[in-house]
Amino acid sequence: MSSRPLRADARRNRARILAAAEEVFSARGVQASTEEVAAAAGVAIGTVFRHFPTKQDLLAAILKDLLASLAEAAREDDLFAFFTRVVTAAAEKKVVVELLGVEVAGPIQALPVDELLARAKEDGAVRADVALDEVLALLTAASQGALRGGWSVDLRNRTLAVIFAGLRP
Amino acid sequence: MSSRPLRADARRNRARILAAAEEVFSARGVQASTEEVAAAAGVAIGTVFRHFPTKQDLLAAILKDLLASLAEAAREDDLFAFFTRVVTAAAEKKVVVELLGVEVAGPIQALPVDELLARAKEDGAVRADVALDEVLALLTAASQGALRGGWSVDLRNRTLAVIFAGLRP
Amino acid sequence: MSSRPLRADARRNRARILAAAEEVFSARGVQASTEEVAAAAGVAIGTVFRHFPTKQDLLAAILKDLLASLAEAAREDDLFAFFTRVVTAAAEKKVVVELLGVEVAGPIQALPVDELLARAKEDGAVRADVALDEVLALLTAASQGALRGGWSVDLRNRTLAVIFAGLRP
Amino acid sequence: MSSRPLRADARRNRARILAAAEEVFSARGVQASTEEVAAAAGVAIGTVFRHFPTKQDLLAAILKDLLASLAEAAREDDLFAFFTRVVTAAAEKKVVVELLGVEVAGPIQALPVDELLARAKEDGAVRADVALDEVLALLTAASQGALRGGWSVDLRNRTLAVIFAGLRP
DNA sequence: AATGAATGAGGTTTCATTCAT
DNA sequence: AATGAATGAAACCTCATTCAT
Repeated sequence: MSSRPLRADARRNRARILAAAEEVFSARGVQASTEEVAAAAGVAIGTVFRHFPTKQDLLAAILKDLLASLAEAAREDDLFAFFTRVVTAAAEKKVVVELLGVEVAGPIQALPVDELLARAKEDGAVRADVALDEVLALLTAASQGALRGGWSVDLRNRTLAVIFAGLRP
Repeated sequence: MSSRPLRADARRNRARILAAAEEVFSARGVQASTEEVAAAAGVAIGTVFRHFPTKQDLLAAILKDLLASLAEAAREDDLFAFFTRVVTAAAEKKVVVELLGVEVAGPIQALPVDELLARAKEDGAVRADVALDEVLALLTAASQGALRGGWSVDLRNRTLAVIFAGLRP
Repeated sequence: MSSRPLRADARRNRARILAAAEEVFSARGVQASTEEVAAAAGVAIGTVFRHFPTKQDLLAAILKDLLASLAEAAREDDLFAFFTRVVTAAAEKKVVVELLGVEVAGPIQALPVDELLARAKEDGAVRADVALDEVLALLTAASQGALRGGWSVDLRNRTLAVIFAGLRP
Repeated sequence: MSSRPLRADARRNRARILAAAEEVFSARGVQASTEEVAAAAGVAIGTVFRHFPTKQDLLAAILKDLLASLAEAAREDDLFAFFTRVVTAAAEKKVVVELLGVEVAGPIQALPVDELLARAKEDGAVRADVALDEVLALLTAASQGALRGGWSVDLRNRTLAVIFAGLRP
């Protein structure tokens, strides 16, 4: 409701909490406790809940942040580069993956994959009959797989190479 | 130490618990409570813990069971059919996916994918330079994706088609 | 659901918890913490919640108990004696009153006031045009008042005397 | 120490907070949060605590206000009319009742019931041997009962009629 | 071997109150 | 004087695990 800009110290704390939460949840999974996040952020537990009334809210905010930074990066990527970037990020941050899963396909739609796909088709890098949802599905799958499977860099590259080969004309 | 053979009723209980656990965890995810499993099995909670000293142990046993039945099925499958079968099973059973992730790459090794891959290469269905770990990685990824992304049957088929295309010569 | 009789130790604990809860809530009001009740009963907090899944449930059980013992007593009372007894009990036990309030008139219906009223009318002790709900209302009011107002024994007697005078032919 | 007169805006705020608090606590009971009161008053939480250092203080101020307005009304009432007025107000405003209880008999003394009682005796409307504390006790009781018991208007009238009958010569 | 009651650490959330801005 | 962010002590409740019966 409040659309008034946050006070400086509040904004600072919000950012610290978000950063701490990303770190904690990335390292230990979403089942890490909110208390732990508060400790990592150096604030009291109540402060976390003032900013994010629910653990859900906190998780959603993190995801939004991460997707935004990925979307930002997408501007200079082609589809395959972007794909690799997302999967790499996923492998490093448990949260991304866990949240992409939880929110079921919704949030990843926020990424500008459609444009990248269109461009890739124009450039002849991807078959014309490949649909957007397939690409998103592959992206989700590879992201999940990279984290859960604990892929090495080498394995990740080879695995993505297979997927990319499957997308090419 | 003593691996004395179980009493008949104990063996029966073990099986009932395992079946109930598979059902419960598949339907509601690994965070379902052990008590719920006990109720579904029609035994008391203590009995569950006598057979599986830890929730972890119970989950591991389920996974082992499920993988065994998949391996059994593999005998009559070719690589692609098997791949599809695993992904389908994963999408239907939360546990499989959640556990494939947790146990990080270990359990899936139990599947006889190497033989299927070798045969597929002989038949010219898969490129010679595709390594086993790539296939397992793709299998994990697709399984995770199918559940977390909530793929429809149609989407699953199209997504797998891309992966298979990437594997072909 | 379980209609199986409780194990002996469980029944013992249930009774201890109930007794402790009555004492604690009577002394400190319903806002006393469940943890405090557990401590007073000499059990762990989990035990309280096993028997009474919700604080509400615990409070309801207490009320039921108290009303039952009052109803038991009613057998040998006439209406005015019973009235006095209830008000006296209320003044001594915060819970009764607080709960009579919360559950809004419902539970008090459980008391066999109708029979006492009928008998009182027959005996000519109460006017024929007095309705049951008025008597219950007066009973509730006097109970609440006795507790909240901290009536002395003398004041209680005089106050009830006025009410009884109002009920007489 | 300094009882320096309040600044104009401060006096205005005090009044707004009091009005908001009355509304909020009357509607939702004393367990409504102070923050809610602040929001209803359109001030920040800190302002509430500057004017009323404690939630207790705020509640006391409300009660004082309400009793004052009831006392004001008493000028034109006879005892029975006043009695009815108080009970009606109590039934509509959770606070009154909740606070009459908490402050145990104290605040209600602020009402000019003694004069009304004296006049009623002179007029022969009330027995000469009825004492002030009995009337206050009945008033408290009926007020508590009306709210906690959820009396309808009809029931309230009949119940008060019994009490009044008990007071008459 | 089975039962199921008991344990108790830990999780999320609320809210009166304080204090820097 | 006002603001509103921060505090932190509870509160209620869950659940894996233990252990007396």
